[in-house]
Amino acid sequence: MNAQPPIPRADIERRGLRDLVYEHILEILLTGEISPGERVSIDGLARRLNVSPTPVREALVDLERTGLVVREALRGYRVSPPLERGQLQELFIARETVETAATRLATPADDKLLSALAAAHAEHEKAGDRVRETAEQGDEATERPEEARRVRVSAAQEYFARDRDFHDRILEHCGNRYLVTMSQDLGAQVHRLRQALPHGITDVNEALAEHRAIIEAFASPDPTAPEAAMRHHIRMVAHRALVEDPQTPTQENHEDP
Amino acid sequence: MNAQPPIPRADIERRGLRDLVYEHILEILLTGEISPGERVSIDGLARRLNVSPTPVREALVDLERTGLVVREALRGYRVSPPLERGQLQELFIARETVETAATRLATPADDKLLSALAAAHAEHEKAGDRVRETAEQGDEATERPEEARRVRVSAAQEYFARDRDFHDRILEHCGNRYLVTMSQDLGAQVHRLRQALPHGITDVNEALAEHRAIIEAFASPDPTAPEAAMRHHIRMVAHRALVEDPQTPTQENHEDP
DNA sequence: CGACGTGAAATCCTATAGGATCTATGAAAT
DNA sequence: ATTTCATAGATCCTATAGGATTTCACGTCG
Repeated sequence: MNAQPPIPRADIERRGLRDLVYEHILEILLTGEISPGERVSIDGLARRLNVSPTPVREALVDLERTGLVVREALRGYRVSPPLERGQLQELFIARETVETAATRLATPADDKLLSALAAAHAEHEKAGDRVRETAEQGDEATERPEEARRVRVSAAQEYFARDRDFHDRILEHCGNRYLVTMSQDLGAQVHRLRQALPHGITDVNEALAEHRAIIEAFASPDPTAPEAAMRHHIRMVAHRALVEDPQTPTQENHEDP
Repeated sequence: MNAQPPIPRADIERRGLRDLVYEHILEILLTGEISPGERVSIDGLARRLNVSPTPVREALVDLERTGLVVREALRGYRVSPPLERGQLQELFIARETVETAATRLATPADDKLLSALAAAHAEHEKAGDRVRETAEQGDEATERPEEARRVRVSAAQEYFARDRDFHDRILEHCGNRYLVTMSQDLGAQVHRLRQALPHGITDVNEALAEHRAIIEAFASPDPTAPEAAMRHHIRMVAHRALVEDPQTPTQENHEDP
């Protein structure tokens, strides 16, 4: 019996072409290159990525389940239309349901969760600073408006990613893989919501303060505090998102008097 | 502006081959024809269904997301292994989270929900009667054990379907499509759990009584009663499922002394 | 007797081709 | 001018073929 490593051949980089194509299409969708409602051509993507339609097809089946694209039999895929106001409200209720449950299950927080939250929050604050900087740049003289917009979008994406990381830390420590999956599934919808935001991020201070309150709640001895803090946070996010958009500014093309 | 019908061309029967293949494979998986852990050959299914591998591939990508099959890159698909005890507990917690939230949102119940629940419960009771009958048949002299087993499995499937219908009625009336989707996603996992049950259904009376309590709670003026009744129901189901199986009785073929 | 290497069969994976369906453009008729 | 119809192009959908990888059986060696 030699001391051969007990299958250290971890399944590193053991992915098929389908997964690479999936990530690539996801990138295309998240950058908003294709407008909502527009067609997502299978053959077109295959040509663009220099692959055959088969893996593209598989990736799209997967993406359909995330809600980013919709399929109509024999008519192909389309980028999902923007969320309507009603869907928005339902989405926030669903998030509140899942995340408060996860927060409750993660209570009381162990040291690992506390430190992970602190680290994630620090990154989130840094991203928030950059958002504020780029927003100021946008307000003052814009020599190169295109470049300014690009860097602002980049800062916003970073900010959202760090925001999500913060929530994911709690999910990871709730000990329930099904809640984690549900939260991830909702994540794609949340992204659609953010992509529909016409104006920049205006609630950096509020969001960071609410996250800080969640951390403090986890540190407090009250076992009901974290869940309450999370519920308050998500409700405030919903409130801010719903009051700013009087109605989802989609094309108002359906009027029947 | 004429009064052209607002697209009444209902999309009836507008499915591709992929959907048919999906349903057929689902049927195969739900009947338990392939044992957990066993391989699900793409080419084999294609030959069996007289189709090409491409639609089979798409259907399997879809099924992978439901959790009924698992994929390993370059190694194909397998039927998901049976749920471990830990997964079971997590699954029930997730169900409790989603279904209690849906119940709360469906409160107060309108007349349509009440009548729908009553109808669904009546069907559930009939299915329960059949389960009891077939169970008695199974206990007494079995001339044709094969046929007896088949009819008993059939009764159990009907019972579970009607059970699920009851819960789905509440989901439909909660007004949140994301909670509905989540509940459906969990449904496949629940099925895996039931398939792993070696013994028959032993809690028909308890389950029906708890469902009746939910109906009565919806009829009562107390707005917190339905949610509490649903929570109690799911926790009792979890309790009964977890005490009967000391450990998931999978084939004990892995022993390394 | 067990471990290891080799070969063939099976399987997965990707690419290409052709039939079926949908979309769009343009001409003809009312 | 508007509607209708027909044709052409594009796209989706399915089938088939071949390369790459895995799996399994068999024979060999320690």
